[in-house]
Amino acid sequence: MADGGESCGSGRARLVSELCRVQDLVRRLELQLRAPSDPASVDLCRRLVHDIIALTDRSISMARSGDLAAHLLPAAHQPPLSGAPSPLSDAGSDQPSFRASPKKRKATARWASQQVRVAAAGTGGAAEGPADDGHSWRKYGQKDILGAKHPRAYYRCTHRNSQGCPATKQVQRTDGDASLFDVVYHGDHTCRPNSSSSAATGARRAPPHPHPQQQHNPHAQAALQGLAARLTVATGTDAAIIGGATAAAPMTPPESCPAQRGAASPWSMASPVGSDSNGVSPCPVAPGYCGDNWGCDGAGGGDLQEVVSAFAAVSSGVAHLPPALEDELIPLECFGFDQSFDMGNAMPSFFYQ
DNA sequence: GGTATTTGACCGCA
DNA sequence: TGCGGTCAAATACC
Repeated sequence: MADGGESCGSGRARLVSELCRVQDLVRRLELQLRAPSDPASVDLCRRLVHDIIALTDRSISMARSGDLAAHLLPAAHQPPLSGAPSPLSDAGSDQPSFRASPKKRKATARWASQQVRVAAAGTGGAAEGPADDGHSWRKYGQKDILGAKHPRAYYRCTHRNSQGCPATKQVQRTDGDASLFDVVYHGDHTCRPNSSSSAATGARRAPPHPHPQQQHNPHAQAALQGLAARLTVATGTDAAIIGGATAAAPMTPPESCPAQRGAASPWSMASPVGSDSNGVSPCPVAPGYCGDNWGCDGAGGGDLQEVVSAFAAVSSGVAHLPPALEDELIPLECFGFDQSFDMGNAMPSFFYQ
C-alpha cells in the first residue's frame, strides 16, 4: 500500500508527542515507585497516573480518529495469516451474537481482527505460548491447520461468560521460527479486568501466560518489569512482534524523545529480555522479520491498531486502579515509543520493553 | 471441588 | 466435500 503518510502526518506527530509525554510521565512514576515509603510520592504517583490516563485516552482517540486511522490497515483489509478468515468489522457492535443453538458457528467472525507476531514467553524461546498480552484468555480449542506445521490454538477471553467479553484470539506457532507465534485477535475486550469474579476464578489456575492486570501485585515494580520483560510491540516497515524472548537485532532507542536520553533510559532498564539475550538489545525487534504480512505493504497486521488496543488495555487497567496505588499498577512504564520511525513511510514502533 | 485444558465431534462456509 | 471455528465431555491441575 502506498505510504500515504503525508495525509496524516500532523496527526501522527501529535500522537508521537502525546506518547512521549506519556512515557515521560511513566518514567517519573517509576522513579517515584522506587521510594514507596515516601508519603509525598504516593500523591505524586496518583497525579502521574491521572495524567497518564488522560494522555493515553487522548492518544488512543487520536490513533482511532479519522485521518490517522485511515492510514492504518483496516482490519477488514488484512488478509489472514494462514488461511484464516478475514473478519469484517461488524459495525456498531463488537458483541458477538452468542449462538442460540449449540455448535452453530457464527458467520465467520465478523468483528475486527488484529494480527501480531508474538515472541514466545519466557527467556528460552521454547515456551508453550506467546508472551502475555495483558489479557486473560481461556483456550477452547486447537486445530491442525492445513499447510501449517503447528496447530492453531483458539482462545477466548476468560470474562466471556461473566461479562460477555467477545474477544478471541488465535495463536499459531510460525513455521519458520518456533519461538514466534502468529496471533490474530478478534473483537475488542469489553471486560473489566479487575472484576471480582475473574479474580476469583482466574487465580485458581495459572493461565498459559500470566496476566498483569489480574494479578495482585503488592510490588508495583515487579509488575512493571514483569510485563516489561515480555511485551514488545513493534510495527512498521520491519516487523510487528510482541514479546520479549526472541533474539533479535537491536533497535535504536528513540533519541528524539527527552525521556529516552541518558544512561538511565528505560531502554536500558533491567529486563529479562535484555539481560538474557546474550547482549542483544532490550528492544527485541527483528528488523528482518517483515515479510509481506506485517504491515509493510498493506497486507499486514494490526500494527498501530494493535498498539492502540494494547494501550487501551493498559489504560483501562489503570483506570480501574484501586485507591491504593501500590496494590495494582499497570506497567505503563514499559511502554516505549520509537520515535525514529518516519511518519511518512512507516508505521510507528512501540515497545513494551 | 472448582476451574482450565485437551481433544474428538459437530457445524457452517466456500 | 474439505477446512476452519466452536462446542462440550473427559481429563488434569490446583
